[in-house]
Amino acid sequence: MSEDAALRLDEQLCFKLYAASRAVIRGYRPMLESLGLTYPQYLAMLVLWEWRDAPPAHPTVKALGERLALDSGTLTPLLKRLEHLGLVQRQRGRPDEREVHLALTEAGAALRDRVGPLRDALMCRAGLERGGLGALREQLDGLLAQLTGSG
Amino acid sequence: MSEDAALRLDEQLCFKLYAASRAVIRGYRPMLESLGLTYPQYLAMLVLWEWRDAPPAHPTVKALGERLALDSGTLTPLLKRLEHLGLVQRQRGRPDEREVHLALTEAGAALRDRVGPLRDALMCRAGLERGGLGALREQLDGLLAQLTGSG
DNA sequence: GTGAATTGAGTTGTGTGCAATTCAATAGCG
DNA sequence: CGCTATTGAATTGCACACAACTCAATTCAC
Repeated sequence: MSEDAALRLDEQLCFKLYAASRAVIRGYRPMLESLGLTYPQYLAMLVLWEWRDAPPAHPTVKALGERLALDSGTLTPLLKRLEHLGLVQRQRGRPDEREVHLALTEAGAALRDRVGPLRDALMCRAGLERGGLGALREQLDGLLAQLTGSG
Repeated sequence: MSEDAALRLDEQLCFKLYAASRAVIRGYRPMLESLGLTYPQYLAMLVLWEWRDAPPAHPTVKALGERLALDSGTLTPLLKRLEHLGLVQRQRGRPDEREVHLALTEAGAALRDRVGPLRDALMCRAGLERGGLGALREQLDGLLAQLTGSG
């Protein structure tokens, strides 16, 4: 492949990823608006809902940050907004007071039941519910492993 | 698939896309820092470099926005930064003074020569240069078509 | 035990994304 | 021609991302 061709935008996997990611987020927006959440807030809630069933030893900001690959600079204000919405409780850890432990409120736990139907509608609209999407997931897994492992 | 499983974060294609996209951008960062560009600025430059060879009828903010799926709210300040860096010229269109036409400066055009080697290094590090990534690209194409077509 | 290094959140500053709005310029229509 | 609708940028406001930094709490080395 020539140098010029290699630099063409359409050839750039990076741009496709970036564009596809933003397109998916745009697709989620109407559904999330009806829940009063932004997309990163929704991802944080997904993790907290998972943790309701199998909580880690320390459900802290750090643990959430590792799960989402986001740092405290992003998560602290985001979690304060979720707290302000009455969905999440933040509490200083004991005995380690550096940690902030996260827990769902009743409203936060209840919100999960409203997500399923909306998500199905979106997946259906995006044509994602069946077929070759498993392969895409696996390739993204591989890409992530490459980038976080060797990068 | 059960409802709970469907909501598991790992199953969410949306999260994988989001995480992979950010990981790729993180990977590009050191290379782009040496060029003095952010990632969206780099994408804009890619388009302008392409247009140097085959410019559209109107290389305007609108045309760039359609190429990158970004609106003027994002592009106007971004392009002002590129102008301030001396890489891009912005000029009100004639005869239509609503349009803003974009052109590379000499420095902006010259910057392209510094990208190739750096990009190769990154692609290599990410294991992206050959092999099964074409399939990933195609699947992202399909996903984008689904989301922008029917969404 | 005590001082140095580390760790977990939080803060600050810059640069996106994107909805909503504004505004001037142009196009469309009778 | 005059009037309205549309269009292209720009602006505003909010919420991320993320680097760099601060600070208090804890851990480690000796």
